[in-house]
Amino acid sequence: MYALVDCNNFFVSCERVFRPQLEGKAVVVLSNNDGCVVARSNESKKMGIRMGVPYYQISHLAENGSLTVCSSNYTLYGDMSDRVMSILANTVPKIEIYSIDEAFLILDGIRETEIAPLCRALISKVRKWTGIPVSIGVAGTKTLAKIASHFAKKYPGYGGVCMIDDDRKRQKALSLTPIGEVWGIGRKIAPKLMERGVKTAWDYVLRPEPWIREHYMLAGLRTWMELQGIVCVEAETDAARKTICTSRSFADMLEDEDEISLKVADFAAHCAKKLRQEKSAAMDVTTFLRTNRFRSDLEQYCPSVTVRLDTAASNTQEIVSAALKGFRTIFKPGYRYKKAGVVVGSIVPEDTVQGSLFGFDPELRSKNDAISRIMDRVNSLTGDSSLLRLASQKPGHYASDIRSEHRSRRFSTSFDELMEIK
DNA sequence: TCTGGGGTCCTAGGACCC
DNA sequence: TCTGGGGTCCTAGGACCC
Repeated sequence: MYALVDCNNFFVSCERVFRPQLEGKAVVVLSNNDGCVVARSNESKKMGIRMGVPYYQISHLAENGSLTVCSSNYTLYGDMSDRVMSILANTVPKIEIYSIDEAFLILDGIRETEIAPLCRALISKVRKWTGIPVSIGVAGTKTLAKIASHFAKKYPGYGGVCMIDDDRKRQKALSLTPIGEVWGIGRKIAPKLMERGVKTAWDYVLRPEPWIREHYMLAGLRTWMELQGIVCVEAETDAARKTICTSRSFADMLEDEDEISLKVADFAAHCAKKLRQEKSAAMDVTTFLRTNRFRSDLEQYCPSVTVRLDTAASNTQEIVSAALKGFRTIFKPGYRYKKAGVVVGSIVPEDTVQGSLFGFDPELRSKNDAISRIMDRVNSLTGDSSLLRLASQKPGHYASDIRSEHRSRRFSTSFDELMEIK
């Protein structure tokens, strides 16, 4: 059996831990730049606020006092997530962390009669130790466990735990689940299924296999089998990530090449730092630019370019230099840019990096690597992640000028800020 | 006026090889 | 005028997830 542990309204719940007065109130958390809604409390869901709506469309609710708004504070959410996950990991033999607010528990070797009590105990432990409310769905496949967790969340009668452990419950749950809510059936496919008369997960299961195969291919077939209780979504491996991306929208549109290049350099430096943290190195450095896709009155330009390194690298100098080289080839004056980013790809473990035959200077490489290591150490000791940086990077952090007018404090990761709670 | 960020996997089609 | 067959690898784009 699998259990999906899902934090309820996670970002909102994190904010509430440190501002209990928000309990029972309509709250939303906004994306970077206070752009759009990325998390909602139950109360704000009931007000009809949809996921992803731009903030300016609901700002009147904040102004008239019926809605509390928080800017996102990913340092806080990441730290709270770590705390929740470590409780889970210390309670059952095996977990797979699926996202910042979800984890699967692999319940192999646990007797079925023990599962429900174990889940209930887990819910109260997480609540007590972190303040975060969670729901748990249990079933024979991950796709069914996801569905079970929706029920656990939606109906208080379950006390936070819903199990789909026999065929009757499975049929009932699937009949009550709109097809678009099934894990793996997304925005594009769901309307097509509806057109073909598949309204619920149960309708989908009843279609014959060749029909599924013909219309929805491999992914659709996997979901179809998982819904019948046949495990197809295999165990997560701890394989290293394949790409690392750092990108931001700008609070205002930018036109100046030098100004944007400072941002690109900083995005690249951040990618390089993440590579080093994961003890890996990348061969490809992709730089991309975007104009404002919502401004149909402005000319659009969304270029990207990949610079392939001779030898996989993780030092800041080489990654930044490649990103800027790419940037110079795609930047065109006259456009108003709204977003830029850097993606590093073709990632390999740092100890398997092979020097190329030509144009590779091992001495220069080891100097560059040493300088990056020193930057990491000094920056982490001082707590200022951009104290030591390349001249091509922006003074201050790249995120420093994003709009964030409702930000909570770093209560869980900064001692000084914690001490300010009275 | 104002619209997020970071990932994975799959497929089709082209390049290339013999 | 008439121009094969089969395989692999890579990449871009689209779909999905949170």
